[in-house]
Amino acid sequence: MKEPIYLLDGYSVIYRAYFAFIRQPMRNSEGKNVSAVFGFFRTIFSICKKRNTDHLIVLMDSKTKTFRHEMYKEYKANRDKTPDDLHEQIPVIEELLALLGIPCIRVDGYEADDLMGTLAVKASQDDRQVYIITGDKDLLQFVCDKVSVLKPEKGDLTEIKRDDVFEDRGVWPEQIVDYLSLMGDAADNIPGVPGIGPKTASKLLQTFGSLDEIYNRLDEIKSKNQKQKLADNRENAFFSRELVLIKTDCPVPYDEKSLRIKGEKTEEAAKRFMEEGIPTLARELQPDIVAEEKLEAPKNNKKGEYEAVLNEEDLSRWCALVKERGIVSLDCETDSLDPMRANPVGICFSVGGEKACYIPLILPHGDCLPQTVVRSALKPLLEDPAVKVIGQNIKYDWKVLKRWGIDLGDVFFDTMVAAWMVDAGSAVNMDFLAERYLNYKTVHFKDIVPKGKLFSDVPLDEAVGYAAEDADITWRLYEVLDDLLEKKKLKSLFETLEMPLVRILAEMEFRGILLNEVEMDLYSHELDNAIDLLKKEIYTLCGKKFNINSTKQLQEILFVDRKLQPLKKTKSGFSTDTSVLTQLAEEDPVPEKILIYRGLAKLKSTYVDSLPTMINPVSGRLHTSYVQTGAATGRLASRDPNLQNIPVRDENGRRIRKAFYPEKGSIFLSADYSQIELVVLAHLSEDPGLMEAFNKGEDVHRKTASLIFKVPAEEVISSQRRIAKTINFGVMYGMSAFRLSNELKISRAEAKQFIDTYFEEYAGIKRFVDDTVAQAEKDGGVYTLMGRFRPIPQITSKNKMEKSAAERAAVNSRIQGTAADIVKKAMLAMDKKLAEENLKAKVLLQVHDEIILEVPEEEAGICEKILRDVMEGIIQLNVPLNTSIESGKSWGDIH
DNA sequence: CGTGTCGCGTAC
DNA sequence: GACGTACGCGACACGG
Repeated sequence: MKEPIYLLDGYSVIYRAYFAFIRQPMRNSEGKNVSAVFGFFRTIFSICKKRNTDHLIVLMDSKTKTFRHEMYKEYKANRDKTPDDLHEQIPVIEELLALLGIPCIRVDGYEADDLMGTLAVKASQDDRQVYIITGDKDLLQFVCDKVSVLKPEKGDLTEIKRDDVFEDRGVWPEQIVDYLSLMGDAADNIPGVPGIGPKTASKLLQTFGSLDEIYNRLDEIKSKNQKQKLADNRENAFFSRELVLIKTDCPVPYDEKSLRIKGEKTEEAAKRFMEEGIPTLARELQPDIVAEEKLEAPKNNKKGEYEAVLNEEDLSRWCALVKERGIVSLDCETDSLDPMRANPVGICFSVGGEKACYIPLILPHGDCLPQTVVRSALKPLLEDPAVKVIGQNIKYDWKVLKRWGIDLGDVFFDTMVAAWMVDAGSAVNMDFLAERYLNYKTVHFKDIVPKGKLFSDVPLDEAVGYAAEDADITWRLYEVLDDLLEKKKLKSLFETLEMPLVRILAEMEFRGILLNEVEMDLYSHELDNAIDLLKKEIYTLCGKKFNINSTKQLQEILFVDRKLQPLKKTKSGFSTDTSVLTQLAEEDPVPEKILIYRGLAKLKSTYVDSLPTMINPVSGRLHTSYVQTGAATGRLASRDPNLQNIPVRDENGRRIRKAFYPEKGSIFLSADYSQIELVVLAHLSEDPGLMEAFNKGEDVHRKTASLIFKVPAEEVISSQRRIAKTINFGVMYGMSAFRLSNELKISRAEAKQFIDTYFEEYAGIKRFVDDTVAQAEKDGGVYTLMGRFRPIPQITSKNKMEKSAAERAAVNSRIQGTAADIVKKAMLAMDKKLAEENLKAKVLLQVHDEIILEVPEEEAGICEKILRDVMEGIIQLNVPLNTSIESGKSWGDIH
C-alpha cells in the first residue's frame, strides 16, 4: 500500500478559519485581520504533524467561471461578497504556500471539488488511502473504504467515514448526490425541491433508495403535500443533481512528485509569519525565532494553594496576616447576582504568593464557623482604612458586604476597572483576563454549580477550589495590571478618578430611587386599553389578525397585502422602522396606527410593566447598577434597570419620569451641562468661530445657520436653525451627506453643500477631525483630555467601510470621552463637597451630562449654589461650561 | 425549554 | 452600506 494522501479544500478551510474567529478576529499589531491565515496554516501543520505525512495538496477554485456557471448562470449568485478583510488574506496564504513548497493547484473552469473528486478517484485506484479536508457536505459523495472526509471543527479535525455519513445524515455516500439534489443548497443557490429539507430528503431516500426511484414510484408517497412538491419540481431536482455531481475527469496532474510538500524556504516562511503577527506558527517552523520588538508579558499560571477556614484559629491567622500586610484581595460568593438581594455564602482572601483561603458561611456548604464570629473578626479588619482592598468588580462585593454589616475602609483597586482602562475595547471578565494576562485557565462558575443550584449547594472541596481561586487570580491580576497602568501612564487617572468613583457609584446604587408603583399600575391599565383599541383598529383595516410586534408579519401586511413601497432594507428583509412608517403614513392609514401602537407597546413593555418588578422589597426603592466598564469612550452604562434611557421627549413618556419621586421632605435637584459635547468640541478644536459663539453666550445653532446660509444671525429662520442643529450634532457623529439628506429630506447634493460650507466656515473643526484621524492612525487609538485611551485598531483597516466607521468613532470618542471625564470629575467633587459641608443631600443618578440629587428641602438653596459652583468650576476650558439647574417634586418636573 | 441574534426604540 | 455610545424588549431560529 502506498502513502495516504491529503487533499485540502482551500477555500472551504480558509472560510471556516475566518468565520471561526468572526466574533473576535485575530488581529496583528496593525489591527489587520489574520484569522484565515492563522486557521488555514494551523490546520495544515496539525495534519502534517499528527499524521506524520508530507503528501498534502491544496486545491483552489477556478478564478474564472466554471462549467456550472455555464449550465446555470445563477450558480452561487446569492453568495455574499467575500469580506474585504478576508480577501486581503488570500494572497498572503498563497505566498506562504509557495514559500513552504506546499503544492497548490488551480485549474480554470473547475472548482476545487472537481479537482479533489478527480484526484480521490485516481489515488484510490492507485491503492492509496485518501483524506479530503473540507467543511462542505458535497464531498461526502466520495466517501468509501479508501476515502474519508476530515472536517475542521473547533480547531480539530473530525474524521467522517462511510458509517458516519449515514449516522449524521441518514443516507449513504452514494446517495449524497440525490440527497443534495432534493434539499438544495441556499449557499450555492441550488434550487432542490422547495419545502424538502434534510430530514425529509433522507427519509425519502431510505424508503426509495434513489432520486430516480422516488420519481418512478411517486404514487407510493403518502403525504399529499410532499407528493405535490416533488411532482411540481421534477425538473429542479434533476437539474440540481447535475450541479451537485462532482466531476472525476478534470485535467489535473497526478504523480508522486506533485503530491508532496517540498518544504524548502521554511526560514523565510517563519519570518513571513512573524511579519503577519502570527508568532505561534512562526515557532512551529523555527522554534527559536524572536519578535523584532516587544517581549511577551510575563505569565503567571502556577497552580495556587488553597485552604478552607473552618475554625477560629485559622481565621485569626488569616486576619493577622491581612492586618500585617495591609492589603488583601477579596471575593464574595453569594446566592444572587443582584447585589441588593445577595447574601454572602462565603468569603475568600489572598495576599499573594499564589495562596488563598475560603471562609464558608453557611452550613450545607461546609462545617463552618458561625456568621457572627466571622463577621466580628472581619469587621474591624476590613473597615480599617489602613487595609487596602482589591477586587474584581469590587462594587458588587462592597454592596453585599455593606448589607451584611461590613463597610470596606479602603476600596483600593478594581482589576476590572483597571483592565478596562488598559484596553477599553476588550472583555474584562475575570476568566478572560486570567487567560490574557496570566495565561491561566480558570474554573468556570457553570462547571461547578449545576443549573438551578446555588453556590452554597456545592460541596466544600469544589467550592474552595473555585472561590479561593478568584481571590488568588484577582491578586495576580492586580500585580500585572498595576504595572500596565503605570507603563501606560494611566495610573493617576485610575487613582484619582476611576477608583474614587467606584465608591460614589456604589453609594448611589445603594441608595436607590423611589418609584410610584400605584401610578405605574394605573398607567399600565390605561396603556392596555389604548393598545387593545389600536390593535382592533389595525386588524379591521387590514382585514385580518396578525402579530404587530413581529416585523416579519408586518412586512407581509404592509408590502404584500397593502402593496406599499418598501423604502429601506435590513439584513433580512424590508425595514418597518419609524422613518419608513412615517413616510408610508402619507398614503395609507395603517402605518400611522402602527406607529402609535409601537410607541405605547414600547412604553408598556420596557418601562411601565418592567420597572415595578425591579423595586427592591426591602428598601422599597429601585437600585440600578452602573457599569463603569460599560462604554469604550469612558461613559457609564446603567442596567437592571437602565435608568439612563427613561423617556423624556414626549408627554406619554414623561409620565414615567413623573413617577420617580424623592423621599418625604426632599426634592430632586438636577444639574445639566449645556451643550457639553459642543463645548468640548470648541475647546479641543480651538475653532475661533465656535469658541466665539460660546464665549459671547450666543445661540450656537443660530450662529451655525447664519454661517452656512450666509445670512445675518437675526435673520435666521427656524427651518435654517433646525438644519444647522442637525449638522452640529451630525458632525460629532461623523454624519455623511447621505444620512443628512435623508434626515432633512433634501437632496444629496444640497446636503453635501451644507457640510462643505460648514467645514469651510469652521475650518478649526475640519482640522480637528483630520488631526484626530492622523493621531489615531499613529497611536492605534485616541486620548481624551484627561488622558483616557481608547484603542481603535480598525483605524488602519483597508476595508473602506470599516476604516470610515473607525474614523467616526475616533472623532466621537475624543468628544464623548472628554465630556464623560468632566462629568465623572464633577460627581467626585460634588460628593466631597456635600460631605465637607455635612449636608444630607445625596447624588442619586447620572445620565451622561446630568446629575440628579435627592435634597432635603431645607438644603435646597445651599445645594443649588454648591452644585453650580462645582459643575462649572470643575475644569477650566477655553470656553465657559454652563450648567442649567432645575428642581422638582418628581423627575418629570425637571426639563 | 434555554440561548443567541435581529429589528427596533429609548436615552445622551 | 451610509451617525457615535449604551440597554432591553419581543420575535424568531436553533440546538438539546
